[in-house]
Amino acid sequence: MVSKISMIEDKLKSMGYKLTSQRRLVIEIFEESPYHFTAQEIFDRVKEKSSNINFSTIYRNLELLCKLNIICKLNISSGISHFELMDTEHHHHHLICLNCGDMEKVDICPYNQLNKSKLEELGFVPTEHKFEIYGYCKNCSPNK
Amino acid sequence: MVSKISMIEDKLKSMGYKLTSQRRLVIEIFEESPYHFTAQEIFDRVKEKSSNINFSTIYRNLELLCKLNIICKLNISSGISHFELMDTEHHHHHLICLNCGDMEKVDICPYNQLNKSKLEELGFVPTEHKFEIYGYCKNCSPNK
DNA sequence: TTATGTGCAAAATCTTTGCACATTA
DNA sequence: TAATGTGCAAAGATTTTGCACATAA
Repeated sequence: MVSKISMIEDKLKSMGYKLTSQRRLVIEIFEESPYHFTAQEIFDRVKEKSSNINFSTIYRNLELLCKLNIICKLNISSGISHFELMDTEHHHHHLICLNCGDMEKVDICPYNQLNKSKLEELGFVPTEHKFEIYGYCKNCSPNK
Repeated sequence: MVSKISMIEDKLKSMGYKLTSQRRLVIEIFEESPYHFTAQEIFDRVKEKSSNINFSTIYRNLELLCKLNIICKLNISSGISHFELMDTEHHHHHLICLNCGDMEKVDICPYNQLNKSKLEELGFVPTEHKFEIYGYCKNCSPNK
């Protein structure tokens, strides 16, 4: 019945979490697209698949997937949380258009070149980072 | 009566905005501390000064100050907006502790060293950026 | 069977808005 | 006085939670 058991589903199972149809639907949406979604967008996409799901189920599953480092939460100016697949192979950040709100992935990252001496000095142990560039995308650029 | 008219207040005046007591209280809080505040924290601090203020007034003023680039909005994982004085002299970013939630300012910035060719390629015109390092602060570090 | 997950409804949080009244310039 | 700002109350939006029922393993 299930043609493709994804690595994510295997991971959940192996950690003792159940594979419900709702949970599978949420995971499918992330797997189908390398993009990021709000809880609302996930809700809508599940509906499109003519399946039903409850908002609390979505939030509870997003929380679980975040906790397991399968997805991560992006916090952008709008105040609405966006979630996207944790992509350990293609580390990236985002360009965010101040006009149209579009968020484009870019595979640039300043972290490795960063001088970490300040962190050591402060006794701060880094585990992750976020880098966002705000501005105007190709379509919204004023000098276009 | 007003002993120190700040540059911010001058700026507002010169742009045709009125200097109300509520607005002055909000600005004072930012001027008194190089730290960041939530709307709630600003509300509490104004109350401490035994002055009254309404939440909508706070939000409306924060919006205005953001628009005028006097303060800026920080978006962190919690989902609550934090605001801090725009500090053009001391550009900085934040270290955010995943345990206690503390946000520490650091004067490191990877932006200038960043190779911008990718942005040009994409036709993206950058205007600002955010860089946050998550991890564990000195007090919460596991290897302490 | 039993631990885990879901749906539902309600609440909690944070933020925004309309409108009448108040205040600054 | 005229434009701008505030308070109030209500609504919006997003997210969380308690509890009974449902389901995967």
